[in-house]
Amino acid sequence: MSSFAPTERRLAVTCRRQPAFPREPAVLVRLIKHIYKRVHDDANALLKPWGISHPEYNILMMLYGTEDYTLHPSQLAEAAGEKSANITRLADSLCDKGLIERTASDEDRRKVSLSLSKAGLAMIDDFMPGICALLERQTAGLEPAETAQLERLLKKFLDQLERD
Amino acid sequence: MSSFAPTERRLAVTCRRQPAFPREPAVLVRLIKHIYKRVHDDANALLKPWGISHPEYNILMMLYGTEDYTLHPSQLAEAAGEKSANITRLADSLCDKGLIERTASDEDRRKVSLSLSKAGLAMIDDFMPGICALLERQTAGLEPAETAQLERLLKKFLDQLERD
DNA sequence: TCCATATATTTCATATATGAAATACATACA
DNA sequence: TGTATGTATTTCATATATGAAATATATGGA
Repeated sequence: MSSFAPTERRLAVTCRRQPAFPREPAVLVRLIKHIYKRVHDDANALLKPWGISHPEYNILMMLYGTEDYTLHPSQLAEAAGEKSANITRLADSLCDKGLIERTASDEDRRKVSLSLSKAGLAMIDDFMPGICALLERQTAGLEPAETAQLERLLKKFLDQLERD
Repeated sequence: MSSFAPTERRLAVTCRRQPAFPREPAVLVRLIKHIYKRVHDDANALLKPWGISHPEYNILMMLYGTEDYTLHPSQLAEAAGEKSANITRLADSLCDKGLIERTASDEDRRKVSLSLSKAGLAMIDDFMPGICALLERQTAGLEPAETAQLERLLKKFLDQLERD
């Protein structure tokens, strides 16, 4: 029996008490929250030996996924889904660890460029096998067709959320 | 064009650079994160006039979904996906606001019971229309069949995550 | 040029969350 | 009974995240 069963029971009680309460949307939101927390905790645990957190990992991977390994803080905020104030703090921490480098832009002097350092690149190569294994394991319960379907539906969900 | 497109491009670059990197699982995880953050922010914004946060709202709703409006901190931690230390803090805050009540259990004196107060119940009735509207709006992009499908797939995903 | 307005980033005070240790009680069983 | 072990909750130090204000630069007219 799934650990989500108690949540279902609570939603049933809530719907009985509040007939207007939309069960389906609420289920989705609660599932998303539970999944996110779990994924976040798993990643933090895996990354602990490297001395970085899941949000820090995300910053590194956003830079890694960019052709020149470089992004501005505002792009990084958008990419990683973090607030800009938080990007500053995360970038400080990653700079201190020597994993990224901060340079001033001369095309627009308001801007700062954050790029992956040699050490950052090396760290990614180092934890990558573990990350790949974790990602595979986390989705091992889904058939390829289901994964594709889930991707499609989540995108549609996100699109709607962003339609203000 | 979806705001998720840049993420897709970054994943493509990452896959080119790390052939073992499993694209599909990574897409899912990034989608989940983006959706969660958005849902969290939306809820916080909506609840601000009532002076409570999204996690506090979740605590109230877990109690509301229980027959006798009462749970122990450990059950609440499980239900709301929060660490127990955080439950103590959230419960403190909700007690201060008079929305829940803390009583000692006499069946097991290690336990504490947290129950919704009259004021907590009244607050739920008060913000409920806004919450219902928000939930409806957030999922307005999905057909009923898609919502059901998404629920099924997310449950399967969560089940796998919890299989250690 | 000067000014108004907009954008990019950081600072700072505050809010929120966590792990690990501490406390208190329960349970099992020698 | 006494003691070992396990469970429930809280405390506390620390880590993490946020909004709002501050700083610096850019841009587009008057």
